[in-house]
Amino acid sequence: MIDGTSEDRCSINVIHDDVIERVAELMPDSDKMSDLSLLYKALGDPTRLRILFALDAAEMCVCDISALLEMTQSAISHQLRILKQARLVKSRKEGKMVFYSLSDLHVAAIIEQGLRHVHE
Amino acid sequence: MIDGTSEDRCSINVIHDDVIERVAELMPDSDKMSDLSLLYKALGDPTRLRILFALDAAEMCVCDISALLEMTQSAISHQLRILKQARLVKSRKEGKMVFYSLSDLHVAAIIEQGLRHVHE
DNA sequence: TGAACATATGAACAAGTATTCATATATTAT
DNA sequence: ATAATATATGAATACTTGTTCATATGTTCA
Repeated sequence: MIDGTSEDRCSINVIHDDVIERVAELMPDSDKMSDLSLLYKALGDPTRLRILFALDAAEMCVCDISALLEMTQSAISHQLRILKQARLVKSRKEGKMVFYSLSDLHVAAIIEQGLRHVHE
Repeated sequence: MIDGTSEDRCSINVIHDDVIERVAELMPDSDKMSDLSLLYKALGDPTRLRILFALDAAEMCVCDISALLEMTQSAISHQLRILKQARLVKSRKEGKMVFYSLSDLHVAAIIEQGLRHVHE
């Protein structure tokens, strides 16, 4: 009952070759999948989410965010770097201070959709 | 220049007390934030995303998913448990096999929105 | 220039995580 | 009951990650 297409990962054999073949074609590119997981990874931390919600309410400098979340400036700065790499926030320099804000409305939409999911 | 409301987290002092106060009131509950981060954490892994995309295309048993993703049954099973705890997938037992599927259309919507974000 | 200060960053450490391996559980068929 | 097999799970391990601490960078003001 073994045919050439079945991978031998499962102890014995693949059960539904037809399903696997059909789904395999629909699967998005593996690179896209990694990119997407990076986005969600960036969202998957309470501190970063709190920062994003704060920035959704107002543009803020690093020191203000530290004060608001009652965390060290260093911790916030590290997290902002991650958020920026994930293109979730952008920054604007004004004198000594750096003001952060959400990079676009799309980010707010993503977060709000997540919240709706949790509310069920 | 120190007033009672300013936390001393920043090296010296809070810059914009008014902003902080206003944003503080708008911040969602800290528990909700943790719940939401758990959701995103569950989405923040390439393997789990691939599983979710596969299940978006068709209900599948564990063995089929292992074959499709070319990973061990054990690894898939562990990840399915995490996805189930996050209420992203549901399962249905049929004889020896367990079939998994997305728990609702909302999950598919979340993933597709994420993909759209990556596509910019 | 030098002091003060807002932010960024590298190293270190503790805590969390994905996979593997071995094995347990549960179902079906003989 | 026993064998076969689909899935689940606990322990171990390698890897990742969030925070802290110390310090560097860059800006303003005297």
